[in-house]
Amino acid sequence: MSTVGKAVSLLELFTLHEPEIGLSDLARRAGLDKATARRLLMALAAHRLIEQEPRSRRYRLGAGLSRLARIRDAHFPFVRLAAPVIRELALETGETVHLSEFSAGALLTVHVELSAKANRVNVDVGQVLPLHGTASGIAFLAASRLEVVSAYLEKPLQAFTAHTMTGPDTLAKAIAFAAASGYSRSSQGYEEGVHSIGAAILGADGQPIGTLSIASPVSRVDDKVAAGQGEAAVRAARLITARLTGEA
Amino acid sequence: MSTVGKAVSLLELFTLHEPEIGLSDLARRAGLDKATARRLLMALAAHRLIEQEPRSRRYRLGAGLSRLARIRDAHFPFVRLAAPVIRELALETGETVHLSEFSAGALLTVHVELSAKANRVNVDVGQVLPLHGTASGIAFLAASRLEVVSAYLEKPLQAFTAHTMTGPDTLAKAIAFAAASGYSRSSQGYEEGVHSIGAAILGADGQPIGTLSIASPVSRVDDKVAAGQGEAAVRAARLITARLTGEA
DNA sequence: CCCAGTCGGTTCATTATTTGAACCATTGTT
DNA sequence: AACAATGGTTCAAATAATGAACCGACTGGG
Repeated sequence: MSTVGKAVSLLELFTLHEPEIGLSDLARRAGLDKATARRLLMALAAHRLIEQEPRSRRYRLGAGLSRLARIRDAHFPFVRLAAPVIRELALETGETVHLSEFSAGALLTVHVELSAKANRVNVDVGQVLPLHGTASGIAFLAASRLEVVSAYLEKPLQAFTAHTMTGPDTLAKAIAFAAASGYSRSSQGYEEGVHSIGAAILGADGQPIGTLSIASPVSRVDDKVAAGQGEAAVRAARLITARLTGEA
Repeated sequence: MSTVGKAVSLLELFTLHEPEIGLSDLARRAGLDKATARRLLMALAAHRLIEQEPRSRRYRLGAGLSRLARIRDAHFPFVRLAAPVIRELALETGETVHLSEFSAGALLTVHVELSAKANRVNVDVGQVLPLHGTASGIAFLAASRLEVVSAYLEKPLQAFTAHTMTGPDTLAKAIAFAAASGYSRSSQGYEEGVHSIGAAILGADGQPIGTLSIASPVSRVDDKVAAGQGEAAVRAARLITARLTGEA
């Protein structure tokens, strides 16, 4: 791997649940020598992509990342443009709706509008969703180029619940449904008791860049409700796509 | 410079005003060979820190940055905690108030609450402020360790207006005032017609991490008003510092 | 109170990666 | 059609990255 790749992989060790990590730990997990890890960290710190807490001497992500992300978000306002549509969809359906952006082989939850109901699905911003096993993921795959899909399906797929689809055939069927109807449906594939409808959001080049998803308690959804949510999801996703590509 | 440093310096070429840049241009500005620049860009793209627009083949900052920034912001919620205080201060003073975070030798504007008045100072999020010549910068220097200050003052300082303080003595005096009173004052040092009061926000280690600043048209400020704004700024900055360090 | 096992950090001879001039193929411009 | 950009590629030469061994400091047992 390139030196740069190693440095970035250090950054990627930090998560929402573990935002500060010590040197030895970082080196171990990245599979690097301590000396190497430290040199890379110092290079990153010089540009404020990494900061070191002076007391504990542990490392954390730096302000430079916030700065760069702000520049990107100003130019590519995915969340900013999509948020109002997501909110509207949440009000219309009365269910929790969340927005995800594709990044590094998975979907990253970047915005959530919670249902007003007491019995609702809770989703956290920052949560990473696999492409299989979630409605969002299936919708994303259905909008992706065939080679991307087959590359993804070749790897062994983790089962998250007893309902997770892991077989290539089952998944191919779900993807075909999503490609035909514009939306995907997943019942308890990622979390027990959660039903989801997903739809893909496309970039200017027609490739999918993210998804939106309506998440309800399974008890509240039958086929008819799902079909209604599906149509609403497709409409919202198309609206966001249009706004992103400057067509509205 | 390390390879990693070169890669990050490529990222730093993107700005709010120029969010997409071509390969040759990037290489030229970073002082790198085209082949080198491309290899670095590819390494960054593999981790989604860079994306390439398929049509124009130009490069832009990638979604991975948004993801990392979100992780950081969740753990180190500078803007999230400070924003309500900034808003309160803007309402109290009736002037534009902005929040800056220190990054890479300068202050980066990360949040703005505009004055409700018709004649007001407008500030853009993302704007980079020098440490000399702005009230924020002086307040930051006054809270910094002596060695940091002298290192900064050694370099030649750019004058932005006829009023910009560039002499070491003048600056030392302004810094001394800020250190004693807790707030700094600058009249038209960065932009004509703008009067600013600044105060530093400290991290858990006592070192300054950012500033807030009250910006008014010069016509609306005399010594008495400035003193009042100064007190309010210090109070707000201390409140943010306390919240950041978990003391409230 | 000492020892073993951490930790963060440093050194320097060895090694592997990065580098860049020259080279295409394409795409506008004049 | 000639020209001057662009993005992208190649491979021997040069440079930067590497990691085992080493500090000193700290921590938690026994």
